[in-house]
Amino acid sequence: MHITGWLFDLYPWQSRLVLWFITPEGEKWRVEDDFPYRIYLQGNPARLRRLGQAWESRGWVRRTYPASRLGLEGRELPVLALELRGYNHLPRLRAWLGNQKDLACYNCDLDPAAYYLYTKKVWPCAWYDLEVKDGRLLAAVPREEQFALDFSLPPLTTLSLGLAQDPLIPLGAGNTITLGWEGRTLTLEAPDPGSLVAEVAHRLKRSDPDLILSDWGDEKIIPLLWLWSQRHKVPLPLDREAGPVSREFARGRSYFSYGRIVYQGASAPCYGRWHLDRRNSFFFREAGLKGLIQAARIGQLPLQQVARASPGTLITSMQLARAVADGILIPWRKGEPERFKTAGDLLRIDKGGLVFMPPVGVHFQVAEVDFASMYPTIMTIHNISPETVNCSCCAGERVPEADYRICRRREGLVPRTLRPILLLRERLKARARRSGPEEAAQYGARQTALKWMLVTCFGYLGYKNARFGRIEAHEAVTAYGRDKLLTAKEVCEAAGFTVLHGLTDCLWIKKVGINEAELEGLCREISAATGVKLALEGIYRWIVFPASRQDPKRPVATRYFGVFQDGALKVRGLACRRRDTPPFVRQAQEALLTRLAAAATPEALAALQPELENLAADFRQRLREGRFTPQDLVITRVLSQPPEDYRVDTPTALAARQLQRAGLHLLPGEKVRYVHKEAKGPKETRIQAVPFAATLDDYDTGLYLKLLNRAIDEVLLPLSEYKSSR
DNA sequence: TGCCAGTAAAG
DNA sequence: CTGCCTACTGGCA
Repeated sequence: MHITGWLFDLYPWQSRLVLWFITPEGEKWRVEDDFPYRIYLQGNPARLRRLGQAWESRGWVRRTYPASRLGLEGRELPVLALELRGYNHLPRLRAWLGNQKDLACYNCDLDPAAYYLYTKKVWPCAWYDLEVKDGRLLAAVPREEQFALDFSLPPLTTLSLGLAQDPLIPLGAGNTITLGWEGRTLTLEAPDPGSLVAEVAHRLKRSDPDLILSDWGDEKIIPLLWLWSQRHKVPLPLDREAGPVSREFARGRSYFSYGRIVYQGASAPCYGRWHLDRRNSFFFREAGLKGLIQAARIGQLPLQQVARASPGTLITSMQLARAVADGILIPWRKGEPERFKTAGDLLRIDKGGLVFMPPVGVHFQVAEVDFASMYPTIMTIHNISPETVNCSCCAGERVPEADYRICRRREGLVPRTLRPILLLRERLKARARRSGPEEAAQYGARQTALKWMLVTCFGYLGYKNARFGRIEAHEAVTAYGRDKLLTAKEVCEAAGFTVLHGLTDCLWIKKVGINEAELEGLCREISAATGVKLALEGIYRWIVFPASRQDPKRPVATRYFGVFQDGALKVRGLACRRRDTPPFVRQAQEALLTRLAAAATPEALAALQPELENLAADFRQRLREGRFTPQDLVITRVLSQPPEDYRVDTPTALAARQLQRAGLHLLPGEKVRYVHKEAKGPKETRIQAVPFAATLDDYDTGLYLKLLNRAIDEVLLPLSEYKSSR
């Protein structure tokens, strides 16, 4: 039977893969496909033969055969292929293989669903011509391009799921569930856990939604509902899969990424249905459902996995897909943590992006020009990949200021992976510019999803334990980057511009009579000279580079604010950009900046001063009169370590311990929210953690005044100094 | 005053 | 998919 279907969900089920398709009319199809998981081993032939026989006799594999596959460097390797019987043996086999020496293992730690997608060269969230017989998938032929600029969705029905109160208040102990469908919302008021489950179950059965879109579903709602459903024997139809589904709920994990700790909550996916928790999804937060779908298509991972994945997982998945499609063996990444870098390593490696320090103060006639996707473009045009650095096949291209060569003969895995992403992102950005606001937002969300994958790809090159990482490749990229920014600076100066500031891939340049036409020409010239597209970000009416607070004569690299000719503000590094700034301080600073954006000339800027002072005074007044609510005063910080490890009683540590005493155990990377109270007693009494801060008699006016003044000064001080210097 | 622990930004 | 660098603050010796 032939049908047209959109690949919605897939997962391993016993010894087969289950795929769910949705037709244009909204019909759901569940089909199974036979997919033997194939691993490859390399080693002594006699030993491999014995091993194959042993595994066959134990019933772990259904077939073994000698084969020849490519290594990452492009050489043919003789290997033994083993086709596993089902997926349940995988953890045991991995444990066994982990103990073997003199045995190279390939393709043994892939996710079965992802491995299926890579091998069959198909991807989720796309339309296929299907041939189906007796519930089995015989063929799936894509009806579209994987990297298509436009894609369509089948009709999807949604049920929203949330909490009525703060997520730290447990369900059944002061908190309850909200449901939303077809524009209606309902707050459940069940008398006991069993009836609460029954009410959710009733709605699920009635709506049979394709998508459960939740807030806090992954860690707070689904695990508890599932537990209650089992305990009180009330069925909860979370899945479309008819068989018995086993669920295990653990806590999430904390891990480091780019020098900061991140918490990823545990996941509660459904089978044959999507459950997306927007509070536990990086991609949803950054790029919405459209971005998630875009990421699932090119990352070739089931959408529910993408929702909980980091950009690193996505870019790695793309590299794995590329490798499988190209017939390249995938080395096993065993979980050894990276060794700490020695001091010598640090000296050698830690030359990142180039920085030119700006002159402190207010500036006019300034433009900003940015290299587009600089590092990923460098990797692509200079063919930088772990296996192309210091290759043995050719003399290669010399890397500037570094003693490395890059292969000229074979294109690396990383450039092959990045090229189509870069191309699609450019096309999405161009299309967004030519679309109306609604469409532009959709294209924008999709290009944002790609941006994060590109950024992370560079980061991963520098991580020794990344599957396709190599520190020399990372250094080569930054070396080319510095070279290109330097070239850009020289071309600007030759054209009579003064370079005020430079930061990795951006330059702020100044010239009397600055104009767009000349800048466009300049950008074209630099793009041609460097091979990376340099684009005009905009001409500023004015821009401020504030002084360091520690030394008022010294500039800082990463703080500035200004207004473009079209009136748009650009603010970086100020209090309002920090996540630990209380909302009322953010509002105050943003109000000042918004007012400033109106000033087009140096005279107008100076004239605004009194009005801004009044605005600031008004906020101070409101604070002193106690007119802000606890929500306005909440400070949000990320827990950097387990609460008991803090050596200093910072507000973060105190708040976390307060929560701990209430039975709420936070892990590193999770957010802590608190308010400073007006209290004279011991430290612990001076802060109040959310959600226990809803009612508050008094707050620490002095402390908040200090924060407010700091944010006001950040904006007003540079201006008053400018005014007095005129 | 200097030092340490802790926290966060921009690219 | 497991530790950029730099600026800054608050507390303590």
